[in-house]
Amino acid sequence: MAEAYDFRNVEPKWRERWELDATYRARSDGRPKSYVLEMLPYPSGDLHVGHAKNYSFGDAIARMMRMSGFDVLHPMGFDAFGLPAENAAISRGVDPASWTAENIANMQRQIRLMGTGYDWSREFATCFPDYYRWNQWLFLRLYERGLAYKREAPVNWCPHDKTVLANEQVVDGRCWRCEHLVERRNLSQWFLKITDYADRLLSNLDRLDGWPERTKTMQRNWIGRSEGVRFEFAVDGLDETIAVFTTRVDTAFGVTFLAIAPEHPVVARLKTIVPAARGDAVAAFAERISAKTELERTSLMHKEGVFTGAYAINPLSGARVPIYVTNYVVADYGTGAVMGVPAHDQRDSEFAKTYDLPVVTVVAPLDDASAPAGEAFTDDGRLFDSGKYDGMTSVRARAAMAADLEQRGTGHVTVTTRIRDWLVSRQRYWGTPIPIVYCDACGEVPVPDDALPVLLPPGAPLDGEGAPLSRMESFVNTTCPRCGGPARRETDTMDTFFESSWYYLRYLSPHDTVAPWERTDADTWMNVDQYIGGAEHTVLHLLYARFFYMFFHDCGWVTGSDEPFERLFHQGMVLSNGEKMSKSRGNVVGVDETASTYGVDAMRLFLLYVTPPEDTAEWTDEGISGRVRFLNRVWRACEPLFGRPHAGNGDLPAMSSDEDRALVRAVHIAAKSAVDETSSRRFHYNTTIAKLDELVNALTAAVRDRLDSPATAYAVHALPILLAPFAPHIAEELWERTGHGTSVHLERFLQPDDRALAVARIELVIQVNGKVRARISVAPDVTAEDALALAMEQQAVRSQLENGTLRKQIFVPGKLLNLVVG
RNA sequence: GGGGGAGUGGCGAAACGGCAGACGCAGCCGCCUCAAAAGCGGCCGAGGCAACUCAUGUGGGUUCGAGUCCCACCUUCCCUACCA
Repeated sequence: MAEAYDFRNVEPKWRERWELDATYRARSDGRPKSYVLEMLPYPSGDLHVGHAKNYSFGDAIARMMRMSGFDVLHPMGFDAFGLPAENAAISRGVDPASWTAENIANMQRQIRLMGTGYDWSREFATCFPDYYRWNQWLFLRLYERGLAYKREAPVNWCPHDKTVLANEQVVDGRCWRCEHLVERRNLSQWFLKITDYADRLLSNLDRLDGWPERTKTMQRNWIGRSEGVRFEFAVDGLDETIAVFTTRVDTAFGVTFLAIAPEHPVVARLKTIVPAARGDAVAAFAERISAKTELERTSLMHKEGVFTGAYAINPLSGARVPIYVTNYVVADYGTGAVMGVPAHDQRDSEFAKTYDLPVVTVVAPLDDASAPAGEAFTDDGRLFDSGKYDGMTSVRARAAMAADLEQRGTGHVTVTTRIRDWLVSRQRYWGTPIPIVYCDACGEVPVPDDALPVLLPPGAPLDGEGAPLSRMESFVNTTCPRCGGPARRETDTMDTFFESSWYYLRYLSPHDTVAPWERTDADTWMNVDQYIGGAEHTVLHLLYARFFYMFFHDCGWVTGSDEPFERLFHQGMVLSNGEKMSKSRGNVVGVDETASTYGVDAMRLFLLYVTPPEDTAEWTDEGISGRVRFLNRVWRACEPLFGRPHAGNGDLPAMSSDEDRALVRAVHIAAKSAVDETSSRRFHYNTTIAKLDELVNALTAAVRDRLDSPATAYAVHALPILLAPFAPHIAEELWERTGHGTSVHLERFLQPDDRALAVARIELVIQVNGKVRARISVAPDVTAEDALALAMEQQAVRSQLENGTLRKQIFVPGKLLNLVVG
């Protein structure tokens, strides 16, 4: 009775060996490099098979690259600052540092359990001072260049997490993490000037050929660049102007009101020139709207407003129009004021209808097109009732009006972006302290480089009340680095997206104590050749990281491209019972349980096999059972040849039968699939594993029927190499059992050989008018003439030809012959 | 409202514009077994006795030939949104 494949002993054995031998360490040995990176994980709880899919996939790519002759950098670390640790501290009184350390230890164990080939010598966690001191160092460099600044601004405040949030972190008006409704508050906060890079963040996208189109589109939409004209309305009876931004200056003669945001600074000034009662009504309205949450303000809101009592003068038409404070104009986009054109803007139209404001049409459709009844005509057209611009098309009028405004000094062509500066302050404990000191004499003073890191002090009061660091006198009180006098430390910490915006560089010089990374190391390893991570990071992390890298590039700290990620791949998630896995649903399939029940290789194979990597997969126990069967078949097929001398130099074996040729061909078909899927960056290893299924099916028959054939031995010796990227443990065991003393993972992958892939006879498809009527067996290089002659011998073809005469023939060599009959 | 995907057997899925459904799961039949499991072998879109016909969400189009390309629509998923 054959010995069954004993994954329970084989798998741990090899994991220990790889660790001992540092099998997966990057060598820097002069071979071409490949940097394969999976997004830095947060160390939370236990890994489930969704995580496992991500690691199996990234690992397969790294292994394929390594076996293709590349010096592969495949590192792993931990994004270890953040709220879960702090919340655990608040609710259970545990220390965030030890809570995080325990989670990291468990996660390391599970990632190793999966047999992943990481270079652990480069590992770090972002919560350790030797990492976050470089956060502070980078913050100071941004500060020096005016890219980090503090200002008072209306910000997103999460009442549950008790901290501010960046715009990107507000999802549907709710906190991206805890999903509580976000409020607006005016607070003084640290920002990073990502808007300075908006144009480049946008235009570089065109060069990112290795990025998914949808990801680039989403970033474009987020940056939200729009070109238009900014010009000023004078307030009647006040030495004040209100600037508006519009992409449709051609509709300016249709302006019948001015709409401004409740937070617009001019609101207070207007109060001085209108009756007190009106001013109070405006103030009350503004206060009511401002207090609403982001969600209440933006979703399905009815357009409301109140007349301020003041009027503004349209600089183009000279018209005097009423100024309204409205809820549909947002303060922090454009100028916070909008010219109201009910005839040609749908929102203005709705507002005008509610408040009975006049509708003045000034653009006529160019053709028969017109807006549906009751809706504004928002397309370009031809102008009328627009003074000297009458008769111009919208396009010409925009240029002419912009030029006139510019000449008069009341307006200019400009670009507005939707993206805001990145708010990086957090009123929380478990993060990088912002290295700034406030001195009564010197003001805002940066902490000098040689005083870094500003250590996160242990023992902060973690009870959910207020910013923890601000309540630690021992932390707050310090001396001014400039004058030596008493000073107070900044008590905000950094958004954790700060550290994940540059971590891929730290892997290159992980133990460096004089710089976050060495430029020579960056020259060696950057860019990241293949970046792998979830699509949920499309806007947040991937935009911030690109911004940082452009900054580093401008500083000369990295050379070459100013984009860090050459190619990007979003892997799909794993569902269980049709739903996303979560503890509350009780449908989590854990890595530990799965590994001990089925084995790691079976789990990895299933996750790569069940769907293409970018698709959402559904976990099934039946599915993984199929992969367990596959591995047992592999083992049984190879076992009879254990101990026999291996095939040697890799030449093709002697093949004395069609079965032998088919078997060797199956080996090379599988090899070709793996190589093609990797080099094309399609990574559909599900099809490669299907080819391995076919190979093992053929091999099972060969071992039964032709055990002594050289082709059978050849296939058995090729199989571990083909399996290595996908099922690393069994591959290594088979490699050893078939007489090798080295690691299969450092071998060269099998190169597909055209001689092995060639076939003696092919089936040529014979079509009549595009429908298959016969299949004939011919030599692969059969000529059109010979094929036609053979086709004519087919009864099914001849009977079709009786219906008419042969008008044309399409011959695709090696594939088909299509006879067009009419 | 704007943007981007996706619709193929009972299920997951394959398919450089060229044999639709590879491979796997489930199911059915056989061999093996006292029996079961495992394993091995076979069948497995629909209709028809058959030659054949019909089948990749729906309807058009391009082509010798369309799951694949183009247009419109339906369904569905994701992202985004008073952005002026």
